[in-house]
Amino acid sequence: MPELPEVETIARGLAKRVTGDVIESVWLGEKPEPLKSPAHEIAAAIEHSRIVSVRRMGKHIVFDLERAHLERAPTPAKGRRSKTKQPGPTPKLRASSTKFEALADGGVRSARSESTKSQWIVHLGMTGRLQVCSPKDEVLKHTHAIAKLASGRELRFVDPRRFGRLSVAVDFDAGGIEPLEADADSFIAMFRGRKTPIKSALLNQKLLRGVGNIYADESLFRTGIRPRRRASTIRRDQFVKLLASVKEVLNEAIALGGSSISDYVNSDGEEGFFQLQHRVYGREGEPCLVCKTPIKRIVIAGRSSHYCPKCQK
DNA sequence: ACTATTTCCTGGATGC
DNA sequence: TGCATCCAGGAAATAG
Repeated sequence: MPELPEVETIARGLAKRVTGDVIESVWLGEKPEPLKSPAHEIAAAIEHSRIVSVRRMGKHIVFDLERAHLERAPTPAKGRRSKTKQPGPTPKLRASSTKFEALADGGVRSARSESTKSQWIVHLGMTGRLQVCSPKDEVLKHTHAIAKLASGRELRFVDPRRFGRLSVAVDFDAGGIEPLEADADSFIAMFRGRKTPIKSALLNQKLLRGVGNIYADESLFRTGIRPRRRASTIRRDQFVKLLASVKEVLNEAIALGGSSISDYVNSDGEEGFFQLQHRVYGREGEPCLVCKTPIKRIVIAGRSSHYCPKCQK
């Protein structure tokens, strides 16, 4: 399940491969789709755009786009003058998405469409994958979006469990703070007065963005704090240690290309190796690597949580 | 304003 | 072998 390190790995891989390429057209699958923005808005915002950069924000992948100059004289996609969109010679620049064509030039587009910059936001959810491949490659089951690139390749979004999300934005706000950039004061301030278990607080993307179940458990183990501890009862020095652990765990995982559990494969099709470093996650009943006490598994807010009853207080 | 619980979704694992 | 059931989990929605 892609958390911050996996998404970072994927974003870096994608950046290497598609930066500078142009999205010529996009096909978006049948409903119900994993779309957050309406399909026609997504199509309108990303088609004919150059990928300026690909980066990670929390667990989101952000494609920074800039409208590419069209070689054709009349720029049909910019039909702000509302040419009444008659059934005239519709420029077939969107061969694939017939059903959105009528809408794409309609009144839906706000004045914002003047802007040449936009962002395509992809959240992989549990099982989402972005593959860069040849049009000849078999289209996998559960493929929900295909972007045709000027280079002749395709960028596909595949997501069996449909927890992933696609949307567009102008100035995307992922919420929360980046754990790797957080300083102790802002980190501590987020948890002040919260009675929720520290585990839940770490998972709350509005507070800290990018930490998921695996890395929350691993960070708490390294800090010696039980996942059920109320955030408000944790001392300042423990928070300082916790932040250090969070950064340490995330950085180690990024260095190893992320964890690879069941569904996760990075954009190069290779697996990460951090799962070999998991000290508590998925190790219920196995001996603690420090004290040999069997690792316990409990459920907090519906999430399985692993910890060592002796090492963590 | 917070916090806790439920829901979404499919495939793989498990049990009979 | 086949079929039902459970489980994984991020985040939005809903309930308390």
